[in-house]
Amino acid sequence: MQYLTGFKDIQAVISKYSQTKILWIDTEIADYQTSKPRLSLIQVLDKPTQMGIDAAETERVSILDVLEKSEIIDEFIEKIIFNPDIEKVFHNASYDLRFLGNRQAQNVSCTLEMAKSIPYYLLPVPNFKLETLAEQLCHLSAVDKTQQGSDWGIRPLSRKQLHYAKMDPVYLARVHHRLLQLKQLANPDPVKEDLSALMIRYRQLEHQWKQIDTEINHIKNRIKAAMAAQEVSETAGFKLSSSKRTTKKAAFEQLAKLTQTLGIELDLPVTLTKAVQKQLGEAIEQLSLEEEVSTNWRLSIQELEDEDLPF
DNA sequence: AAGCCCACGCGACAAGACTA
DNA sequence: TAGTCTTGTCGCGTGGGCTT
Repeated sequence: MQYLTGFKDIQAVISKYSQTKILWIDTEIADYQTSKPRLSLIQVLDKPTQMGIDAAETERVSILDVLEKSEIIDEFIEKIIFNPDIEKVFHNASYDLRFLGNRQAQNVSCTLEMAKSIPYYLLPVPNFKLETLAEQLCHLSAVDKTQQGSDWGIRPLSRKQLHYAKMDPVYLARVHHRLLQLKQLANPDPVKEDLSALMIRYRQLEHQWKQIDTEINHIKNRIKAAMAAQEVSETAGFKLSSSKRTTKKAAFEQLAKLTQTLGIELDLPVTLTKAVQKQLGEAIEQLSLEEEVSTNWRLSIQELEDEDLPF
């Protein structure tokens, strides 16, 4: 790890990184709970090794101390964040980007978004914190998050803080690597799919799924009814709440007249249902219609006879 | 605490398939 | 032909997760 505080050193490293294809980046923010949060550190990792958290990998991390160095931050944003040729990987990118150029950022990947897009059965984790993904997806143990909320505005930073700061991009890169694998698994080419294998798998799951699905809905409804009947609104993670909504409706003719007399512009499309179309008849030609054709593919699945069950 | 983003539940609809 | 079933969509509000 190199911990850089000097302008020249940081500039040199920025210019080095501006030549790479992909960077794994994390930040630490001071005074995050106030209205004036300050960017404290930018941690950057390039080209991590594939296997193991070895010294070589963690030593690659650069920690850029940018507290109160807005010119340097701007330079980082200009040369790295706005550069579309460099892929920048963050966990929860929208948070870090608030301090790094916001929406103007180019070529950004977010491991949080990636993780959320993968179906639960492929990534069965209780949440998508970086810590959890590092531990459960990459089997890294002893992920220490105790420094996360520490004071990043003080100097000098403690050894613990710097250690924490350098580990995050390492975890990030490992998580990112595994997520790319899962993403491939989750997005097979439809042309190359093994249809019969898929259908067998479907039949295998169908039976179990029906049992579980019906039971879970049944239990939900019973809990709902029981909580209502016993006047329990909250218990052990179950909360019963009700909400009201009012929908207002008016006769179309009345609405049309009213808006005309009041001169209110109501420019909204009205769906002409089959019934309305029929009532209009030929007169429909007088309207300038906006037609939308969509094709929906429907999968209908026949019940299997008992003897055909593949299990 | 702040800000962003998304999943979820829900009601209301639409419309094709099916059925008597 | 009318009614039912199934599937899908939409908007809206809520609630929760993620980062420091």
